[in-house]
Amino acid sequence: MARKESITKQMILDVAFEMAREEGARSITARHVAERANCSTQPIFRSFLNMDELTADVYDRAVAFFQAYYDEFPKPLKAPFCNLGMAYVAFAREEKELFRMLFVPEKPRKSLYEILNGESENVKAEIMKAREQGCADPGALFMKIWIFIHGAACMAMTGDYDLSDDETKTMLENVCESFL
Amino acid sequence: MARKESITKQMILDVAFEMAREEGARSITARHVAERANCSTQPIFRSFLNMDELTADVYDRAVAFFQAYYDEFPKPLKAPFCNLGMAYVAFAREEKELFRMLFVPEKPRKSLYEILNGESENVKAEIMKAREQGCADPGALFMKIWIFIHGAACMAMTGDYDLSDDETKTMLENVCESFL
DNA sequence: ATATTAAAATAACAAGTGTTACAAAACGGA
DNA sequence: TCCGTTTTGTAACACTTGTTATTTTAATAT
Repeated sequence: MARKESITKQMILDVAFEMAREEGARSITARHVAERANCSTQPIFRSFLNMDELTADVYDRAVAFFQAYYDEFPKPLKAPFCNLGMAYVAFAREEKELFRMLFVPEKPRKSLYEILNGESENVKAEIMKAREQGCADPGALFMKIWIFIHGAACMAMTGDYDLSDDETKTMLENVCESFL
Repeated sequence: MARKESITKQMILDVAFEMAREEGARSITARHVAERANCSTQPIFRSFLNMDELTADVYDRAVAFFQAYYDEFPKPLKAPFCNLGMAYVAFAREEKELFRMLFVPEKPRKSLYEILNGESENVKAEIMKAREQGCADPGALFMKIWIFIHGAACMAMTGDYDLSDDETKTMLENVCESFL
């Protein structure tokens, strides 16, 4: 009957996500995406209503990417929140643009907590762990630890943080200890 | 001899700074600045080589603005770094766009430390204070406190922080205590 | 093979950007 | 008043953006 599609929605989303990852969300423009997908701008607008819709899908994909990153991150530490913290800081260091998009957005999307906790309820699991270890007020501990971790990660994103992973680990455990 | 100038470099800088303060650095465009200054784009390019130069001057002005903000901020707390922290978090809350420009920049300009310490050497003064109060390693204390404060401020900027000033004060003193 | 028909390419429009060429205006000395 | 000089305004250029109209291309049912 008709011609077969050669540029799928998936391909466009892949390209746009990779661009956001490398060059930041602002680099997602119709012509740039088209160029990297080796096509004209038409296939984009066949698959997406407009560029906002594509950008929103890239954002959702970044959320999933972070959650997968966290799930696969090694979790050797016993102190509560420290594994989460290590993963968060490493993500900020390795995926600066995605980190900015998700956690320091110019226009508010999902809250930090919402992304962080995700579907596997990571935060709740850590709070349970704290309670099991005899922490009287895990909520307060979480807040303080989390503020600390977010600070380290934001510095990592902008290049104002130069501790190694090992040093970060030591510091995190240290800080967690202090807060208990 | 010649016509008198009616739109000064100062006026343009004032307008551009106010725009950056209210709407963010990205809102500084030739036509927008001109509109808010009630003139054409010509006076801008008479006073500034190009828009980059204007933007750079706005940035410098934001640095000075922050330093004045800090200098004038009340400093009732005895614990080291806490006054600095209160001012920093309040600045992030009240001047979200300026905070972003200065402390979470997309392209690196001055380092956090450089802006923070400024000409009056605020950080050094706090480190002295810590030493006087018997802190063995003020450098380490500063780093940890500062990461914490930066985290709170970044959350305040994005709206992910909802503690009052009083609660912040209590928490900061609390955290400082923990770290000592 | 050819006709059908969706997909993709081309090309255009409108809006917004920095920047510059040129024309109009206004100030101050003669 | 009028001339010269400088400032300002107007208008344009070149470019980038999103988006859409139109043409071309190619797969497949007949």
